[in-house]
Amino acid sequence: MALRLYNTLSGKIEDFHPLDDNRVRMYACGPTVYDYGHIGNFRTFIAVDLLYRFLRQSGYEVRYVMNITDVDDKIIRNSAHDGVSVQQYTAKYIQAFLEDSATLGIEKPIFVRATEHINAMADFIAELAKKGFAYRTEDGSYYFRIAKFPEYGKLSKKDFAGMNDGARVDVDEYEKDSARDFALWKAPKPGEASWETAIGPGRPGWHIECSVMSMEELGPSFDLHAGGEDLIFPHHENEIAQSESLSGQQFARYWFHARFLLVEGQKMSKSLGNFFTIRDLVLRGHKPSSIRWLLSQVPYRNQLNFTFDGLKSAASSVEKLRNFRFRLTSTQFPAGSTPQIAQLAQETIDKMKSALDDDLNTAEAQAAMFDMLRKVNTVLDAAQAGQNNFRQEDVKPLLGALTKFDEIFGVLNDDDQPKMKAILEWARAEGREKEISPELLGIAGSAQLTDEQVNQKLAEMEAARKTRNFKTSDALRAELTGAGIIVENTKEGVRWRRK
RNA sequence: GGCGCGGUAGCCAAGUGGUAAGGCCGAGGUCUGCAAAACCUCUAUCGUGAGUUCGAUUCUCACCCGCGCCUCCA
Repeated sequence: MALRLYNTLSGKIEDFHPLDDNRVRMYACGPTVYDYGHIGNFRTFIAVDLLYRFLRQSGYEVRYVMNITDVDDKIIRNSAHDGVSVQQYTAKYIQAFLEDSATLGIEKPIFVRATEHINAMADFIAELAKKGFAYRTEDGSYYFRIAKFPEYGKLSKKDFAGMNDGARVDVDEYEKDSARDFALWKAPKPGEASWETAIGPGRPGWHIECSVMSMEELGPSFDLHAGGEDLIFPHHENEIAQSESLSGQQFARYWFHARFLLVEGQKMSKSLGNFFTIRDLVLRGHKPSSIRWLLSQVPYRNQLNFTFDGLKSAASSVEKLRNFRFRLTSTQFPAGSTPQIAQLAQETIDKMKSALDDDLNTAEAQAAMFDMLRKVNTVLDAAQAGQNNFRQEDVKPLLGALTKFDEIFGVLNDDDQPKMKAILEWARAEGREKEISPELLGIAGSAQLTDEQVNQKLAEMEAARKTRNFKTSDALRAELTGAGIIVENTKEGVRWRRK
């Protein structure tokens, strides 16, 4: 079995084969940094992250480039409003985006920024003009001539042949040859950011940056191009038109689009009050791992309903996984091995792989892992009850399966607390104290006990329990629980973890 | 209007032409000084109607409902 992916270009699920042996070149449309990223943005970025991780796990060498759009209408408008430069304005949100990505365990791509490729864009446009695909208007703007690119519409499956251009020309677009023609370059306007280039002053249109930067980083023809479904038209359609007109070659071969999510069953929008950034959710006390889990639970092409119940459910699921690993690693089992366990681990790995091979069916991959969990827990329960059917060497293959699982899903490592603490401090620095929930304070805000301190308390507690001084032991347990320490007393002895 | 996606248990959500994964929550049970963890049992006539078929949740059609794109929203 090999990877099969839905390709928006063909509208079908296809076998995935990179152009160059086992090297994959992929490009993802990243954020426009005019505000903090919201969960919808991050659904897409996590979907691409899962793809990237799985490609590498499958043995591909992946060159993964993501752009950051650091100049556009909104940025120009907002920075002007704040009275700062475009650079100053975007620096804050670029930083926030990098932080949020790290918070969600998203692996780092190679980042490219629009404003660092302005001259290359101008050259690209000049070349298009030379070939007759672009034209300059009186004010110094450049447009792409769609009539010159007959395949226009092939990605979004739109048929522009029968459209009457003239009928839809807006008054302010009178300079364009055709209403469908899109801007490659916008002539400067007073007070707006502008760059001096070979084609004159101005700023780039939205689509040109991705054509220029992706081709620069990955070549004129590369394997994968990803983004949110809203980008199919016009953004990606226009990228294809620009790029293929210039190079005469196929631009991206596979187009990967993540579907929009719903929030509490409704489209996310500021007016509905269901618009959340990652930071909003953490301030409410939700763990980054819960957010990541919820966003990766539903296969990327399906509508995902993001709910607060779902967030709680995700937290329980993650905890179940972590508990399982804890159970395996915190106990010394009798020496030896059980062949069935190794076999179960391998079957689980195989099932995860075939699930993910099938257009990244994350739900099925997760189900395979939970099946393994249940079966092994059953055996461990029996072992605890005296049956000698789980051996120390069984741990290794099971941990191996968990590791493979987590190479994709990335939730096992319990680093929620420091991440939440960082956001807590950010909120205080930003003057957003009143948004800090008791839940967040409970997890991230209280003074932490060191391992030594915990072990000290634990020793006291065990001593009390041995002499059946339960009043003392219960008090100690309560104290530890209050500090976010969960103590488990099992037949094999006492063990603890942080909540 | 054009193009596309979906409606599966209280919630989230896979999947298949032969009577439905997984997670969460709830109820009962096992274990247990308490707690935690875990396990077991219970909870779905798969939007509605019709058709194709030996047999459909899975294919076809119609209808109802939700959602997306149709010029800068991931």
